[in-house]
Amino acid sequence: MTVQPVTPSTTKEHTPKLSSDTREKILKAAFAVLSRQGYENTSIKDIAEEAGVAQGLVHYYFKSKQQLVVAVLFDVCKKMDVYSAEGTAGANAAFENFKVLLRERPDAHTLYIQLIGVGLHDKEIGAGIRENIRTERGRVESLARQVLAEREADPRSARAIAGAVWAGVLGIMVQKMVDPEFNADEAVDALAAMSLSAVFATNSGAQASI
Amino acid sequence: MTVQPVTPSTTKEHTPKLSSDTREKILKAAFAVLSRQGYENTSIKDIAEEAGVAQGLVHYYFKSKQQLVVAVLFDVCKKMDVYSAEGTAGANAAFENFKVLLRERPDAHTLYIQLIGVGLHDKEIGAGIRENIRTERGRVESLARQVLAEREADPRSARAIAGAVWAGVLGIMVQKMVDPEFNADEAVDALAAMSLSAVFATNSGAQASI
DNA sequence: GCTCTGTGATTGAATGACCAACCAGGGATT
DNA sequence: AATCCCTGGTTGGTCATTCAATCACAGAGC
Repeated sequence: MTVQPVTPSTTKEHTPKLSSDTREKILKAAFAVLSRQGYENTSIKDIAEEAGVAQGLVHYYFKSKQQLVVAVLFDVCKKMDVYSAEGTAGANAAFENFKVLLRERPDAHTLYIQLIGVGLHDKEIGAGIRENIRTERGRVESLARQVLAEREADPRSARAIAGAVWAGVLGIMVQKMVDPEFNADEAVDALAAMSLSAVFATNSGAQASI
Repeated sequence: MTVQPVTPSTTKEHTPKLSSDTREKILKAAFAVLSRQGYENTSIKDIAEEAGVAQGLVHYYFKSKQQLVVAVLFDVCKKMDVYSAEGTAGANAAFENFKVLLRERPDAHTLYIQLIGVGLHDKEIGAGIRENIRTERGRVESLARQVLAEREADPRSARAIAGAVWAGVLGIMVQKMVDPEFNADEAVDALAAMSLSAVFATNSGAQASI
């Protein structure tokens, strides 16, 4: 997953010239504390302690708590990249990568879901999340388009399919994080099968319901 | 959607015998404020003001903020019921109802998604959300089983399909709330088409990927 | 080599605001 | 008079943010 900085030019994060590994240290600490304790239970003090620096320093590198969280979000998204190849093979590979990610990065997913909720009422975080979700759906759409092309099917349904498939990914993430007993692997397999059979069957749009 | 009270017997919410419309008034106010401002920007004082009662009264009816929120969640879930019929017709009807809900109850969905995030680090709220998600997935599974039976397909894949379909519902909800421009209707239609074609095509489990 | 001086990095305390929960009591109804 | 409903202020604490004051260090002038 990837997200662009919301406003790369206007949002000056007081980037200091030298010794920017302190900034990195604070970012890592923020990620750790946020994913462990949750957004509303995390104070700047907690993050500073985890990073082993003074409280004031956090605000020296990040103008506000929100900007710090947005920077963390930007980091988290990078940890969740899933795409490695193109076409049908790429789609299947992405599903497999997603299964691995679900097992190995629950911390990133926990924080991600958390920030989706927070972003609904926080402008800055919301903008980051929205941008990320659009980007991700776009990638799925691109893959879907390739798969449809391979099968010589109508490419117009790619956008709708991408919406549904990316929704499935998000929803599996949610269910897995909320409920440890949820069988995510079988759900991902089902989603893969569903999406690929739909891509196969559809050649006149996706209004098959009712 | 429905959820059971977490611990119906132990969790005494100081339920007063009479004049319980005040309780209802507080619940409604809490829902309004929570969905408008978000969980971490909502104080008991805000809720009391919205309800037109004194701060102390909120704690008279609800032992803690968490218990109030759980009660609101319980209410929200009732507002999101989607199932009206059985079998394939019931599945299609549920998808249609969901589309209507997406249009008409964004407040409930906003709060629901918000609480999913909060529930990841709050025991009480998390238990409510988990219970709800399991119940919902169970209903989808029941529908899937009926559809599979109608088509004389292997019913063993019902659970996996339900996981993926319910994931799609959750994910569409998320995308719609995060991004007002998201075309939820076409995504729901695609999800419906995908799930029904998968149900049709599958008769030996759901390991079609790779 | 040594001091002086400027600058960015860092500290920890102070500020002002807010909040959940508690409590002491007032008024009504039975 | 006892129980229930309700009030509004208090308490003890936390929070994000600000700020004055150090620190490390590097280059300039001597």
